[in-house]
Amino acid sequence: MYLNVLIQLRQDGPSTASSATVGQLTEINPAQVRRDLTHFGSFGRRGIGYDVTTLIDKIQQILGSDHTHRLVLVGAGHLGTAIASYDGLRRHGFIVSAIFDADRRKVGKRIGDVIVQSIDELDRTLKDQAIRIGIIAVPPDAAQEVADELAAGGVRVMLNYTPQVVNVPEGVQLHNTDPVRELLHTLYYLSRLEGVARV
Amino acid sequence: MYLNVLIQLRQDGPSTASSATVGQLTEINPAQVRRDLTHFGSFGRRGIGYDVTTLIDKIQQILGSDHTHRLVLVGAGHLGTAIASYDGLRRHGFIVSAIFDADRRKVGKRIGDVIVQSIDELDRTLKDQAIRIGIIAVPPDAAQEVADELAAGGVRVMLNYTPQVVNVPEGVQLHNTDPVRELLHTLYYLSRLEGVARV
DNA sequence: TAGATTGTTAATCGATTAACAATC
DNA sequence: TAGATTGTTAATCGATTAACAATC
Repeated sequence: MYLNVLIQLRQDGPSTASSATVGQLTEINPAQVRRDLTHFGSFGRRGIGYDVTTLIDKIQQILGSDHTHRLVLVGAGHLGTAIASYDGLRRHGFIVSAIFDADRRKVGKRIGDVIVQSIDELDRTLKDQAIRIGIIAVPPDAAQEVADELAAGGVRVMLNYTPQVVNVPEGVQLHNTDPVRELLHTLYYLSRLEGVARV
Repeated sequence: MYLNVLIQLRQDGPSTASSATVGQLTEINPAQVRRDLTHFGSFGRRGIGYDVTTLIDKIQQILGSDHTHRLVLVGAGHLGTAIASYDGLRRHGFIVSAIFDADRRKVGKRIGDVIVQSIDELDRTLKDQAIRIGIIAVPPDAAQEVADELAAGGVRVMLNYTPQVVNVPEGVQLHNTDPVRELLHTLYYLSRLEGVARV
């Protein structure tokens, strides 16, 4: 969130930002902003605030997005295509190294600079290249199988874009991003809004 | 999360689940599971556990996904197409009522049961139909403009799929789901993992 | 009756925030 | 010097969890 806001500020704002400014844009308490940042170091100047560019650099260092990271994408459907062609990935140093799909008709298709490969080649690719990040954008049924193959191939961090509950071995980080979960969350707020309106 | 896990349990598990079972699958402390549920009512039976089907019903009532909800989708690119054709939406009672895009070439295209309309018709559509949920899947530059139009048209809950920081009027719920944010989050864990490995 | 498991209390733990000295 | 704003302490607040009586 901070990175997003700061990149925005760099474009059109002054070169310096206070915790109050950042707090307003992120809807986070200014004291919280300062505390979050000081957890990693002392980046501001008393009486002045934070230099936007410097702070962006620092946060990128902390996150590790100051250098590039290759990843594999499994699933070349609509979602996979959206992820692969998403410009923001490259802007933050992510390189889609290879794309795999089980569907023969999708193999050979070009997405951005990458040609979709058969899922059968996933194993070998992971052995040849040391890739640590994998994105799962396959039908829910196949999610666990893909996760197993990725883990076996040395992938340490997975982003699961299916609603399927996936089990991974210890030492592997799994992050779930289910679009429906987000919508259901949304819906809960909507119910409450309308509930309030009805009363 | 609970809903996901319970739907999974309904498929292949026994008809009853304890807070320990749910806790294991969600990696949430059993006491937390019980506390979360009792916040909305008393759904379990001492000595027995929770009836899976009943609990699913209750959670769907709480979330509001026990009846259908129409939504509009703005943006018919890869991401929009992925969202619109995602089966899970319908399964949870979401109906993609209309899809809009600014790109003339996409207007008239069919995604699922819906024909993509020109963004110029968004205003009228929102006036004609009382739609409360909007999904923003457009290029970042256009996000704010779309949000403004949605808000003006009576949309109360928005899901923003762009990395753009979007401002909405009071009373409108905005949820951000930036895929890059998720990846950067992931990256932080990866840096830490590798940092530990290096030491 | 014995074992299992909930709902809930009480204790713990951690996160948030107000406040302020330090300092630009 | 006066105003602004950080970094950090101390106080507050809320979330998590252990423990257990209630009860199936």
